[in-house]
Amino acid sequence: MVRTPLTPLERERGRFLGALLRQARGERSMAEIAAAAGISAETLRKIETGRAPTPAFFTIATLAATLGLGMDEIATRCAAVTAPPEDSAAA
Amino acid sequence: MVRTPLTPLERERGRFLGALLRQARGERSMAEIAAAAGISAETLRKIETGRAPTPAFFTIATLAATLGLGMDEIATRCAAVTAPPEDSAAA
DNA sequence: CATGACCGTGATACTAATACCGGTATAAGA
DNA sequence: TCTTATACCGGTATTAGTATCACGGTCATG
Repeated sequence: MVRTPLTPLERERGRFLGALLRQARGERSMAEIAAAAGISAETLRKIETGRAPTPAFFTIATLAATLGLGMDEIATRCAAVTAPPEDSAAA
Repeated sequence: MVRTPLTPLERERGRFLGALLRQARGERSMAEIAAAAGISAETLRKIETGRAPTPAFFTIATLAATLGLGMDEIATRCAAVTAPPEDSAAA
């Protein structure tokens, strides 16, 4: 295997990331945000719906800047999705 | 055109990002950091040398966590590479 | 010199991100 | 109803990230 296919957990993390971005977008349209971030609306839609679960670093960076989100917060919250279920997963 | 090829500026930004990560790695070996971050040493090398100019968001996230770097700082410093030359760059 | 560890590069394989197209569904407005 | 705007979806095209293999160079050690 030369390139590990995305695991279900990674896809779930991608959906979580998308939900995060969608929430931050709020009422604004996809086209507006995509244009401001310099990406296509289709790409933004794929990221938001989790169909592009591992987008490029700079794509998220420019989106975060447009949406007013912090990269560290995004990374932390998404890391929680793949975090080992120590004992407080559900709670 | 279906997928915009990376511009020279984007590649330069990738090299800058790589230099940033390499500096943060310091004395530690590539293999050590790559293993800790859960990626292959070759991939880390490509990122550090700028041969993978737009790595995945989560790849950088896990690397930043391993190296003790802040995502916002990385994004900000890399954005400066592609930032519009306000007044003193081009000439 | 031989060996091993680390780094670098090239080639190769395969999956995924990005972008565009056409179609569809829904809601708002004329 | 018709039109418009927005968003979702499938397909397609192309580039790029990720991983492995192979080879070469450097340095330290024997």
